[in-house]
Amino acid sequence: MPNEKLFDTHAVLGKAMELFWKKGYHGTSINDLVEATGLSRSSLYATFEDKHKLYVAALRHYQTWQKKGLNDALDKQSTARKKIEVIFRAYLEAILHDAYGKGCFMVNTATEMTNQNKELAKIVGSDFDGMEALMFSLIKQGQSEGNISKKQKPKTLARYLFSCYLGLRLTGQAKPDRATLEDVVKVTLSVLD
Amino acid sequence: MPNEKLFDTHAVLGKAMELFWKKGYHGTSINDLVEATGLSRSSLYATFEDKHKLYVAALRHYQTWQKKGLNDALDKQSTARKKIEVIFRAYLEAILHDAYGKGCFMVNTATEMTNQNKELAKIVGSDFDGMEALMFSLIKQGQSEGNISKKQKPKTLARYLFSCYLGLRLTGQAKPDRATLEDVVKVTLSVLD
DNA sequence: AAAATATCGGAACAAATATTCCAGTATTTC
DNA sequence: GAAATACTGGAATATTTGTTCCGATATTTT
Repeated sequence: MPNEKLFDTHAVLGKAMELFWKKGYHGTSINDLVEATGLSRSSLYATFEDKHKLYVAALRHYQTWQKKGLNDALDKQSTARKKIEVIFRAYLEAILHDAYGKGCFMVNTATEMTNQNKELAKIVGSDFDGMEALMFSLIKQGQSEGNISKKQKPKTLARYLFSCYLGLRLTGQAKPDRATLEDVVKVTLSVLD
Repeated sequence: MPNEKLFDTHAVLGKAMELFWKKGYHGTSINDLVEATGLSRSSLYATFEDKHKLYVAALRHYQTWQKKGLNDALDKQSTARKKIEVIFRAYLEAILHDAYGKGCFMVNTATEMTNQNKELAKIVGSDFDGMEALMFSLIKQGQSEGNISKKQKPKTLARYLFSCYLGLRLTGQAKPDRATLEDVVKVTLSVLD
């Protein structure tokens, strides 16, 4: 057998993710990617085929990475109510540690690409649907556990919470200020009482 | 005096706005702009200097246009509470009539450009601040009119409402579905009770 | 040790990019 | 009606874009 891969595909994908995340699809050139990853053009193309496929791979990388982080955090919580709170609190902390104001890669993709590219629209759509579905099941569970008000239907609350979640992501990019974000989360969750 | 301008600057700005709004800064080429506006390259550059300045002009055009539309709608309302409701309802309707899924030009600029370009960050920031300030004053007024709960401080509520407003804009782009958006607005505003 | 082979790096390419330039045009003022 | 003038259109330019190609590299198997 010939040469093994001399680079770590996983790490390269991480670098590409970071760049696309920070500068967007059209704002990132192959040259940027070559510089950031340390790979040559040909290696990038041999591994990922073209720019669009690399973007998709980077976005998927982001998705699984985020999902894993979230699940780890949720597993530590006992009640559904607490899990919902952690979803918001975890993102709040993430925002405040985002040095470059990159925001959320999924949201960035949604605003830049989804009205132009169906494949990306599908990925973003299913990610968003998955998040709303998670909230739906947590709300149902919380309502039967007695920690969440039954004034609204679970579906209604899930749609609301998810929309607020997206709002938090944008607010965090526009105004990464703890006091502001804490206020937002506090009032958002007060609906569950 | 020589030739008068043969084109309507205002209309050209409208076309440019539409394009940047739909395809973003990096996704829109000068060629696209030439085609859409019907002007030639040189006329575009003579009038707007360069792509970046044209984008800024288009964004400002959007801002004043939106502001005017909103103010007209608000003037028809008697109470502050109703004005707040109209802010949300008007945007809900706007989303459902947005054929191209363009979303909100300010939000798009926020996610694509603000972490790369300070001038645009300033424009978006002041627009967002203005919106939050409007909500703040409406909330204060509503609380003294007795239509809005005094459980939360006006500042807190304003931050919350504005974040929800951004969330609605994103949700609307990702899922332009009336039932979903109605649910979101309903629960969002229930906090005011 | 040598052949085999998949990967690598950088040069090369065509297309698209933002921007500039200049000759022509049309209207206003004298 | 003629000169002046500001604007217009399209060709031209230099740069950057995404992508391809090929000789060189390095390691595994024989």
